[in-house]
Amino acid sequence: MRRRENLKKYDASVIEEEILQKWEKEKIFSLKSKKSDPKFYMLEMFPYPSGEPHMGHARNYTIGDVIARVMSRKGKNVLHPIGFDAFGLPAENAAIKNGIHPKESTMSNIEKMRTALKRMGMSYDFSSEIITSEPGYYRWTQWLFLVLYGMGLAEKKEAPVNWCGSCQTVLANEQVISGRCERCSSPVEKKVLSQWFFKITGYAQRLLDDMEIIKDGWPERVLTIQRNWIGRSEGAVIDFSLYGKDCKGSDVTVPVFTTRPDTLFGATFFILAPEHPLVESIVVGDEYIKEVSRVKKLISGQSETERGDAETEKIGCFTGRFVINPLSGEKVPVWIANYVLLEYGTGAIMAVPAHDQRDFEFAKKYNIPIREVISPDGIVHENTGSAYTGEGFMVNSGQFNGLESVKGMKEVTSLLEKREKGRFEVNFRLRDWLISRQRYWGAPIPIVYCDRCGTVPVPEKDLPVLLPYNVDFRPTGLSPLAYCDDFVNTACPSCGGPARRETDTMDTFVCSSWYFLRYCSPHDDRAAFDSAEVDYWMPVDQYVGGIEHATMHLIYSRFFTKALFDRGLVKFREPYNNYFPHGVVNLGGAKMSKSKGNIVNPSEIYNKYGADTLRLYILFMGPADSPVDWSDSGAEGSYRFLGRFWRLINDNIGTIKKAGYTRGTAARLPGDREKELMGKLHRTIKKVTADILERFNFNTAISAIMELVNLACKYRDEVPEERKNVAIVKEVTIKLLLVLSPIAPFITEKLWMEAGNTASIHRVPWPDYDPEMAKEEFLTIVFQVNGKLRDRAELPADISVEEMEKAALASGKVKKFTEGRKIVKVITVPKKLVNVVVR
RNA sequence: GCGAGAGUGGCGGAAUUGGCAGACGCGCUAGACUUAGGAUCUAGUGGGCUAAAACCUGUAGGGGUUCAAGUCCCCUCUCUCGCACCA
Repeated sequence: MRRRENLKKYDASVIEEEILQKWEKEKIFSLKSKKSDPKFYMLEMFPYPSGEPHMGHARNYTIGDVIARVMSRKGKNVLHPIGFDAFGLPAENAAIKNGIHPKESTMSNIEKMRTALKRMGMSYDFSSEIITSEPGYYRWTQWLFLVLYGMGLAEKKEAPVNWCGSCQTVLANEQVISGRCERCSSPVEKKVLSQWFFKITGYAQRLLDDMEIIKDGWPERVLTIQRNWIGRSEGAVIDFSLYGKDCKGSDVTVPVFTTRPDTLFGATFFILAPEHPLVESIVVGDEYIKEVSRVKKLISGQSETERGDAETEKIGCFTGRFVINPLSGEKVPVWIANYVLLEYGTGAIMAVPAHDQRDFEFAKKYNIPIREVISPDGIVHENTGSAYTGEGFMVNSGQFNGLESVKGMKEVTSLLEKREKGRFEVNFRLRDWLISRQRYWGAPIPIVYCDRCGTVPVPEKDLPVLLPYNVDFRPTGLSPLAYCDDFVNTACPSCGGPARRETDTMDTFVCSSWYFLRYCSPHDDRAAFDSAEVDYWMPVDQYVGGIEHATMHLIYSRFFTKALFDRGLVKFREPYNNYFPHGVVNLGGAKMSKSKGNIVNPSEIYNKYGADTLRLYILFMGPADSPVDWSDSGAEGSYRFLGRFWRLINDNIGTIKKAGYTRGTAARLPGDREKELMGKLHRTIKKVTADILERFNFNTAISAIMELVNLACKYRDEVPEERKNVAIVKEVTIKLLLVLSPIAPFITEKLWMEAGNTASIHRVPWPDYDPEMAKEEFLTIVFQVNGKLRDRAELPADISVEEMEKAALASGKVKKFTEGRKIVKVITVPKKLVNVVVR
């Protein structure tokens, strides 16, 4: 065995500390080069500063960092910024609990996070950091609110909204996960409140259409999630008019949305959502008033979750009133039912029990007639056990009888249109984005209410509307700002009279809907962003972050970008050309969580093994887009690899240095071992480059590097020192350092210095591979008989098909299986195999 | 229920275009060095049958296409994710 009495042990913490200081001194965190270089905007979703970064952050930021570093080394001018999504509930909740002001805790958390990110070797330009809770940032968030307000895209309206009783605030639809609060998991209730909304629904179609622009750079599954969320459905709105002269609203029409206008003749009843405003006014007679209010109470007693569950029993009652079917003229009874939702469509439906399972169940329960109007075979059937929801031929439908249902949809709607009783319509599931929050730690909505002038936007020159510092921020259901007289009372910007400020703050997703623009000119105090800079850098070339934001941040920021495009403020319609969703990091098969106590923090790992080990292992664990399970012994394996790498490079440096003054060794002609090593080196460079930049397969890139290290170790150990080809040892050593440097920036920098370099390795261009060198001289060719592997041979890579065949047929092992049988044919795949088919 | 994706050794995973299944790593076994080893190095490691070789078998299960299937097609099962009484 070799002796290494002079070799320093791989001591990650000493090395990394030294290198950090060197970087700090040389200020080389930023990857920006010059504007004439092609730009590359590498962005990772910025973190909420919760304290120490967690493993998910480490994974997210390591992936981004590696891509950014490789791109920079490939000659790109790289913008790789970091900042903090610093407004939000946790800081405020913590403040309520322990009395520390959200600003203090946020700032101290940011400090911790910044330090940790640096410690992990992230190549951020820390001088352009942004913090969304700083007035210098939220001033422009408020400005953008006013831009949207000016475009008519911000609107205060009364609507049933999601209320989280635990967080004491309203939530956007996207923040309700199966009836529960996205943040605290407590059940969400419905409340009717007047709140600020951004009219994202007006952009629903464009959010769908513009997927065309990004479809090559986004995973299909993310677009699918967004498509489902937007939930476009085509159909018709049909007006039913209320029947009855004894009521003042006899000319009232009630529109319904349906995707199946072809089933109109099968509408045997009609349902209003219990909360539908019409319910109050149409119900007459003590008997009905009593019954309806009893059922309404019953339904409102059901929680959102319960009512939203398809398993929940359908309940409802007859209102005593009727509507008129606009085509058949039939009198149709009006019911209320828990399964009809006020928020979707028009809050009313025509119920077609024969062709809708829900209506079917309801009709069965309450003995409402079921009438078949679509028949798969055109023949009228009696009593089916369930609703038929497929296509077919129209029956029981007057003049439409015999028509195919698909055509019927169009023809029925056209007729309705002609009679002004309906029209084609597209409906979306997407709701407007509720941005008001009744909480303190957010950007104040820059609006003033004046008795004389009404709702008045705060003039641009008066921004920012500062968040007051001294506030009692205990949640009461009203914004804490409402109790802050100095804040609330103001002068109307329009008439100068007394006025009150809006006291709600903005959803933090507003802050993160434009931060990618701010990064382009982070210190600009004259504008939200500098157009020239934005024109240069945007759109983001590669975005990395968790897929859990598919229907939130990723939709909101797409919407924002489109609004700004319409306003002429930006020249692009989509903010992120490419998006890569990384997978989560679990522990013991479950999500890491404080409450379960199954947490491994990045700091534990970098304190014990160093940041290089953390980075290497987190990438090596598995494909970057799938969930992975943390394993301590796996991390140790990565540490061992770095130790082996350390010894190899040190030994090689020794070999190179020694050869420097014992002339002659360098000129040795390459033999088989050298050719093998060089071939492997160049194939490795090729694979690592493609795996990182094209496939995001960091795990296979690393395994390729490991293979090369294994081979280089063999060369070191098995070839006597005096017979080594030093030129080749040198090339392998340098390029190994280069390909590992984006992944393990510390150890490679240290070894680079040991090898006698003074400039940072992170400024050295990415190595190209030589296609000639990467070629294999010999290939293992597989010989099969009837598709079964029987033999293999090392054959020259350029061997002809005929010679391959000849070699295969000459193989003893092949002969053994072909003997006495008839060779039907021989299939030869160049560079791969020969398959002899016998009978 | 609808939509999307996945299922490969003891474990994480690899196999990029249908062409050597299990790269790389963890774990394990044996050995070397050693006062010691939880450092390092060497060898082995899907299962079966073996002294060994040879051979057979093997990618959730079943069927199919093909000279050839982890990969393509059909059915079944399981898991993950998204949406979910959306009219």
